Amino acid sequence: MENKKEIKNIASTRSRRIADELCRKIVNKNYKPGEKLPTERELAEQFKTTRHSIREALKRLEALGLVKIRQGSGIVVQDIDLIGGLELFDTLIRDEEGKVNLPLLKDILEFRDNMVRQVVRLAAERHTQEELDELRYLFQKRKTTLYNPEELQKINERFFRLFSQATRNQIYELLYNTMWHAFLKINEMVDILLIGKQELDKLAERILEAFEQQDGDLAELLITRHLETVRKQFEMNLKESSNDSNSS
Amino acid sequence: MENKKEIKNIASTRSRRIADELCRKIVNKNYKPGEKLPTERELAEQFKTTRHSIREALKRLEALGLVKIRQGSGIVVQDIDLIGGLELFDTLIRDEEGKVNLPLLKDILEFRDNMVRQVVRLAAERHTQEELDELRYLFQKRKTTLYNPEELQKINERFFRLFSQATRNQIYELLYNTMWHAFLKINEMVDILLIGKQELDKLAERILEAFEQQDGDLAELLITRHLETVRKQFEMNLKESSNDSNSS
DNA sequence: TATATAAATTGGTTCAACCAATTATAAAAT
DNA sequence: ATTTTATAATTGGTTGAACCAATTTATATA
Repeated sequence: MENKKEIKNIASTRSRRIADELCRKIVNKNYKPGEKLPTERELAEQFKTTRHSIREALKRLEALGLVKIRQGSGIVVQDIDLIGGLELFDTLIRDEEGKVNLPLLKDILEFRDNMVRQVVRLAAERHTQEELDELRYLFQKRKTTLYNPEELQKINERFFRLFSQATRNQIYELLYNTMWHAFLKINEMVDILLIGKQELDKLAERILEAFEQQDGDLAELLITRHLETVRKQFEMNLKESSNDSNSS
Repeated sequence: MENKKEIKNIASTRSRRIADELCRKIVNKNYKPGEKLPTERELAEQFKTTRHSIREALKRLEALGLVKIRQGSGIVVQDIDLIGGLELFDTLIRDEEGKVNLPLLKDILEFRDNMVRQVVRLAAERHTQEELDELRYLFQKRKTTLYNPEELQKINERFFRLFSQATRNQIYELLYNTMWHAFLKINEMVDILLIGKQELDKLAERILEAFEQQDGDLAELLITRHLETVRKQFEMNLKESSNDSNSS
């Protein structure tokens, strides 16, 4: 396995770099919840820049919910445990050196599995005819597309979008998109999207049947089996790769 | 019902307002994915302000993943269907006039229900003794705390945190926090956190039993019942309040 | 036609003030 | 002595102009 991908960590602009650094400090509790950040003027001095760059960085943090800024009062660090949402995923999934956060990865997979089950159930019950047709087409394409990572990734993405769309629930769409994004990020470090291809191909017919009959429970059951095999395979892969990079 | 809460829509600062407006335009596809936004200088003219305010607004959008900014090139709108995540909830839940987005609200409740079921199941299986004790204490406190909204809201929040914490899964914690945040926002417009109090109080004993036996399936079943009654009540409340404010 | 160069465009940064909300302080009233 | 009120200091918000740096576009050259 010679596929350790490159890591672009060159946060290009000043405000990006500053936001990144402050973000880490907040996540790592160097700045604690409830505390105030130094004033903009002080931060500008610390980072040897102007208030504007600081301010732009702070706007980023505010958009993420990490701080609250009030004129005249100051910049208050929010409690990430209380307020932090999934948008911090990008920051948390890797440490400063770019290494994968394995416990978090495991959590993600558990969450993913549960989420996929629900999405598939809802999709099976609510899909349109057009979506079913596309699903059938995609399963077919999957079978014929043997181990071509690029192509499989594209197909996977269409699966993701198709299922989430078929739930007829905007929240699942948004969340599923977030997850897909997360997976791409993870996939830069560990190959995750290509696992369990064969099993899914075998299940395809039966899943399609479940969709045709709009039998959500059956669809959920089928996909659950697939997810179990995927998880097992993935955990095995992890053990292998952890043997490689165990040089702390 | 004299409890129509005040709506603070006075996004206090200029960059906040601008970011809000641009965000809506992107979400509503007034600016389409792949398109470029006007240049900072043009936006500054349109909004009758300086580049600085525009820039601060753009940093917010970039932090949310709505746009990508590249020096010399411009500001490219990202495909929200692909990239947009739950962090857009705050923007989507209300329209420009501050009215609730009812279809989205319904989606949220469906999502919430499924999420709660999973969280309760996991929590029942993985909680610590201390968490069980606090849960028991909280149920007790809930019963004795009659209709005191403020107090009940605090208790509800502790329930939220307790359950999410007991899942032993950081993703559920993060997501649950996001959802709690969302609920508070919704609760500013529609009372949602106080619904179904009695039913839950009745179920308390049995839920605690399920937790004691670490029976996730039973806990999920019990909470599912509760959620159903809550949803029914909530939908009735909605019909009432929609009769009030039907004067467009 | 292809390539190299120059110019225009566009976001990034800096400087220097000043405005407005909040907080801290001091004075005045009770 | 406590509360209230007025004042000053602090802190984020905004403005304007100028310049830097990456990118794109237009132009000249081979």
